[in-house]
Amino acid sequence: MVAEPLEWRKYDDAELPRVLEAALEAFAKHGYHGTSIRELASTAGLSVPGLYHHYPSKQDILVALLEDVMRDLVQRTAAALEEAGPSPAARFDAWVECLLRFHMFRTKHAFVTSSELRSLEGDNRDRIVALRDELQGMLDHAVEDGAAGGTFATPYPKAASRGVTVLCIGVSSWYRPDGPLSPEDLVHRHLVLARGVVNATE
Amino acid sequence: MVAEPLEWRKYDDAELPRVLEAALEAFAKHGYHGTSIRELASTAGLSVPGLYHHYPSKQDILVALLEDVMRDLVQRTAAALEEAGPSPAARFDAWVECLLRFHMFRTKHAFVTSSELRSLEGDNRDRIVALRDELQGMLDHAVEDGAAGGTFATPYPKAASRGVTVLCIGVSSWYRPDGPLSPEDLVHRHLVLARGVVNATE
Amino acid sequence: MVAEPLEWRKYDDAELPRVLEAALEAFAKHGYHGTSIRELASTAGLSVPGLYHHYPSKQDILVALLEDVMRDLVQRTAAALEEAGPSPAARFDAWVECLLRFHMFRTKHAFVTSSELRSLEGDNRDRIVALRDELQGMLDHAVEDGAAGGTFATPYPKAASRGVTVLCIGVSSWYRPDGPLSPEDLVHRHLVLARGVVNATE
Amino acid sequence: MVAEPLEWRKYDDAELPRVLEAALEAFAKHGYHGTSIRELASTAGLSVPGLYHHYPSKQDILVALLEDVMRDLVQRTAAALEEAGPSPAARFDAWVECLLRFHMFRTKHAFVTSSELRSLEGDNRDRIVALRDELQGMLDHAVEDGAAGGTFATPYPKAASRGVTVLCIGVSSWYRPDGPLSPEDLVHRHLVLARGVVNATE
DNA sequence: AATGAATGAGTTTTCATTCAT
DNA sequence: CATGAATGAAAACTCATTCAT
Repeated sequence: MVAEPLEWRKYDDAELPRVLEAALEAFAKHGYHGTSIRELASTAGLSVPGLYHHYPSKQDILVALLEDVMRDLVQRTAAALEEAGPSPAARFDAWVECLLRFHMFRTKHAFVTSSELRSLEGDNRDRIVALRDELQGMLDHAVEDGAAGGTFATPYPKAASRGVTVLCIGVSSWYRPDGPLSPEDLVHRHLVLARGVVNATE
Repeated sequence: MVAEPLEWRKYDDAELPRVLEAALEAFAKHGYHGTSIRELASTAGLSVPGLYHHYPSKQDILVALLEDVMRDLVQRTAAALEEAGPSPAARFDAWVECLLRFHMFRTKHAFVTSSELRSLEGDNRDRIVALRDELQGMLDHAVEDGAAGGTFATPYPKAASRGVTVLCIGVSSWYRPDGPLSPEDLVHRHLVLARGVVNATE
Repeated sequence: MVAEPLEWRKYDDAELPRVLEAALEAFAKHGYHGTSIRELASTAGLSVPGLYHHYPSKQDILVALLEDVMRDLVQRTAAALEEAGPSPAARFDAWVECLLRFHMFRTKHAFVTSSELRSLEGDNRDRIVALRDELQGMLDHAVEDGAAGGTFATPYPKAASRGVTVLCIGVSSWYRPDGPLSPEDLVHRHLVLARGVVNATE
Repeated sequence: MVAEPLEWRKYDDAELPRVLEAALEAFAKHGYHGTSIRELASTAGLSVPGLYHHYPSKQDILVALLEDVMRDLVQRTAAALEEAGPSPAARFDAWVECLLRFHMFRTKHAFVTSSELRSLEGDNRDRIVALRDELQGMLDHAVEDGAAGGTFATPYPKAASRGVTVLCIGVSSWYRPDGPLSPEDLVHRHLVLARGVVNATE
């Protein structure tokens, strides 16, 4: 019996529990510290103690949200790389497309995950950062392999890798699903730009 | 009498009034809503009423900070473009270098300016966003002109322009002054990457 | 058919229903107001609604506990006096020994009963206080009778009676079953002290 | 220059700061956990944040109160013993009279100090208990010395010493300043009873 | 009796802000 | 400018209690 491969390109509407969905909305709009537990509860359609029945503290809500989001992204990326096979170029494209789509269809998730890292207390922060670094490592490997093997022309694989990441992340700051570009076009164009980054020479 | 041209490459240590410097530090670490006026006052070495002597409210401190930062960046960029002259390629390079340096030497300023936009009340937000858009417009023009005139090969000038911006902004998320790369090297490498973005074709 | 005489010297381990035993423990440690119904339930090995199945409210648990404790003490004292017969000296000794043993083996019961009187609402308090006064009255009579009849030398029977009571109560503040003195020794010593109180003259 | 000797017999009306006076009243009536900070503030004639301006937490109010009370009692007792000189009998009488007066004129202080020990968190409790033990130690020494030197007849100096203490403490449970006995009479009578305790033999 | 979900009213504490000195 | 005292409003969180299953 074979495990179902994850459909990493598919984004449905609500994949988050009600409370986390409310937290996502609120944290994106006003930030963690700018959001009150009352606001959270009423957005989730609960009373305040009702909310505390599900999560023991505001901080735990933030942790659950960020962990959910990061786990989803890591799993999608792993599936994309799996599908891509061993070639650095294919892996590069898969990684970029995966992160692009995530930042197109999970704009708020991505924003909150990066903007509220600082609001994590204790070692919660470290766990989330480790997941982020793991993700970045996947791209780094592909770029370094590709640069070493001649697939990519860049003389600065490390800087290029980071540049590609921020390129993908950046779309979340302006992409709107009702914009003029279709998702497929947008992915295509940014793949071109990203390949430009890892192939740029002096 | 001629106006002194602004030295847009030069970044001194403290160009901000004491209170705003404290606000910068605190807002970067805990966010606007996560920072109390008492914390602000004590970081600034003032008493609470002393702080209110300088600014009428917490919100006004945020506004003053973001305006200061944005005005500085706009002026530097204007100076850089002035110095670059009319050629799209030179203007592109100047803009990129200017934004890069800003995000290297004013990391916290940049981070707070973008992360706390949402904490601005009333029309304060609009004023700051307008400045940001004005800045982006300067690059858009250069890229569009360069694309139209054949200087840049990109078929997607708008997307490329945005990509270049996030490329510059992105360095602030990892650049450290004590890192292995000299500022000059880092600027150089990212200019290469940025040119890769506006020259990428299918 | 004759009623079984109560063995007023015998103290078994658990004579309280599970919930009251838990309440005793918790009220002794944190007080009535410092104890939550959740804590009570979990100490009793019940769910919260399970606890409410047994008692209609937190206040009712306190009432049931204090009534149980006071009823037990009154019955033991009555049995002791019964056994002692009519002589004031014997009645005095019986009363003292009975209250002493109670405060040695029911330390927590005694402490909670006096410390949480104030937490009783409505006329619950009056009922418990009446029982306490009834108890004190039994000793008062013995001392007054003994003083009048020359058995006790004290010129201040009322004050002496009260003094004897607090002497007995006082052992609960430091007696530990694993201490160096056997219960019998301790009873003996305090009987000596108590007799000292009712025989002291100027 | 000679230090003013403390008038350990003199009890004025209000020797406590306003907030602690309010806390005393409230803790005596409803206990620490049964008293809300709102109640405390309004009894003290302050707003809630006004109260927090003076004390950083509810717990700190309790600590300040108990420390104030215990320090006062320890100082009075030390002064009484000082005045009494070296004779065990005189020291015994002084100690007893001092503790008696304290429990007559500081009834609530004494009650709260013993009933709310359990509400002290961390090592606050230990500090207060140490003061209490220090006090008890002063009497223990006098009784042991007196028993060794033949001043007191008791064969159980330790138990007697404890008995005397609870005798003094006990008056606080029923003494009322408007009662039938004058303070001087009451002190006199209880000195007689206390001497009875340390002179009782089999 | 347990479980799980829920709640109005309360808790302690902190907030931004003010004002007299 | 600092100090110290003050406050209405709101923060996060907990309370005793209920009810459907």
